[in-house]
Amino acid sequence: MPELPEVEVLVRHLRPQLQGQKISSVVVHRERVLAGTPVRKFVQTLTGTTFASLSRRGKYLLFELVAPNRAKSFTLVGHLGMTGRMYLLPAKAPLPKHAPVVFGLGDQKFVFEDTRYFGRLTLDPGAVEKLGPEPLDGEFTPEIFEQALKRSSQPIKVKLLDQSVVAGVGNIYASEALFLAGISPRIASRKLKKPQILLLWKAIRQVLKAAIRGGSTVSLDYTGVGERDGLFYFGSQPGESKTYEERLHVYDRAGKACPNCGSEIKRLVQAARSTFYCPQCQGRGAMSLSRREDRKRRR
DNA sequence: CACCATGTTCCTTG
DNA sequence: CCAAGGAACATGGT
Repeated sequence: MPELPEVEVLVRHLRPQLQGQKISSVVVHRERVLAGTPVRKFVQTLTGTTFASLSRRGKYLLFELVAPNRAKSFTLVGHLGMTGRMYLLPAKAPLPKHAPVVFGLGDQKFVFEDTRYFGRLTLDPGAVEKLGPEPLDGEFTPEIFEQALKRSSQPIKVKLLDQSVVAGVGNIYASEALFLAGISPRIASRKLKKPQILLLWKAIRQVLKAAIRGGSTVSLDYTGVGERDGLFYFGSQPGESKTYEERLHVYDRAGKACPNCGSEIKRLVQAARSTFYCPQCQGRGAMSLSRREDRKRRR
């Protein structure tokens, strides 16, 4: 369940559950997810420590742990990959089929489930250090964004997936942000003019915030027991009305009508990933976002 | 069997 | 050294 909004909602959900919990045991079922940390070191370092706090950086979860003597604290870095989930279960509950790492917490256990094993739990902070600015923080300014785009010939959609440009945008929200900004996913990053960069900068933040808002209001099943799987961005549940802002407008909607102009949403492949867009709203001569907003207000 | 999937890293090429 | 493109990783759904 992996882009910035989903990770943010998960972090908020887990924080109160983990705070103060002591790790009594560590079981690693798939060494690969430790990303280079040797199993022995991982188990030795974590056993007996206590969860002090939990935060997020881009799509990464940062677990702050303190040693038994409270002398030193350190960070356990988590990433959900494509299919990762994290949740608590009763100690005696059966484990899911793919659970690369499980922490015993007394009468409960903290499970890292990941069918595809693309996720990570590691003591290596390397990946986090390479991340670009946090999109919802002050460090991500239009000027910084412009600097990051100005020398690249890559299509803007591909550039938005580059975590050193801005941390946390993934395949879904890259398409969504470009749609909201009325910008073609194919345009070379360096070709974007200042006004467009500002529109895109705003759109990224707006799309991520709306998704966090939407995700926070949906009742999620993080335990993995029910049918709900925590993928809150896919459609709304029966009886749950989402605002226009909180729905996906183009992602996975190829062949359907653009919610803005009614023309057909298209899919294209860039850097081996699907991109969804409205050729009308995001083509040459497309009406700008501000123009669309003006129109909406008049109705 | 084919193709698709919310992500990142490594290798090659220029 | 850097930028960019593509394969690899691994499992499951349609």
